[in-house]
Amino acid sequence: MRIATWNVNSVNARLPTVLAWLEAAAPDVVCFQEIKTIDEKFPREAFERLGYNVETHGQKTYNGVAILSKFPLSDIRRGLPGAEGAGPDGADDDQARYIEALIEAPVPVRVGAIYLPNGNPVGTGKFPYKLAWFDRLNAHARDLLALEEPFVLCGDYNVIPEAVDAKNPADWVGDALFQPESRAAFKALKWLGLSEAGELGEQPPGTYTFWDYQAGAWQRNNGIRIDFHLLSPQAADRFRGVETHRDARDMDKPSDHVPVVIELDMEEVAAPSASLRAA
DNA sequence: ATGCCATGCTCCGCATGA
Repeated sequence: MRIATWNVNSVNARLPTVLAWLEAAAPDVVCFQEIKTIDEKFPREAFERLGYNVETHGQKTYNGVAILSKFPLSDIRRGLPGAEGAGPDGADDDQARYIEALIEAPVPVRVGAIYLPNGNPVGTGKFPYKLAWFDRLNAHARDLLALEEPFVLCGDYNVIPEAVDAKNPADWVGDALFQPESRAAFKALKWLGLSEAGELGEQPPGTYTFWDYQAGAWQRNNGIRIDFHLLSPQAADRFRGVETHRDARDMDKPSDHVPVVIELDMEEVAAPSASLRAA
């Protein structure tokens, strides 16, 4: 089973680009972030024609996430627990940044699509909102881990975990994506017992997933790695590989992010993982 | 220190992004 994550930066502005990639890559499951539309204006028929079931959690203008799957979807959750009073202004959090579904494959896999708050500028309410959202995500991940099932939390985490994840790390000092608090929260999430696909797959340094539209960032390969799959132990046992689709940044009307795809072995009884075989 | 680009809406300027 191949599971993709992609921040598309407006699904309607990007539809031909997104469909072209989907037809070529043909993942079984796709998590979109920044669809930038309400559910009623999500182009679901275009994806259904490609054989996908579609669940969305949209919002006008900003944010918005979706899960597409060639297998049936059930047990849909829209939004993280704990929205009460958790908005950036102290009101309830109504930003559409999380959707979760159970993928009803022969071996079921739960998948969560994440669009973590950017948090800039540091020094405004946006940064504590980011950290509070991270705390809610980590609490939810702890609850999911207690189920002892295969699950994958993937998406745009808006965190540069290590200096190696940026071409020019000095440019990001002071940015919310590279703040010690942001990096510590991401590390704390992993320390709950999740595995990051780029580490399982030993992706080479310089594998980035975002390049700014401005200042020739793509042409200079001035990128950052901020889109991740985090796997529960039961999913990590089935991990077979990860691919970053860098070529998508060269398509017509590209998103500023590229898709990242993992492959899981979905045999009813998983074989030992590659790392265990090597040991 | 700022704009560099791109999106959607209030729509010809603004907010947001990373």
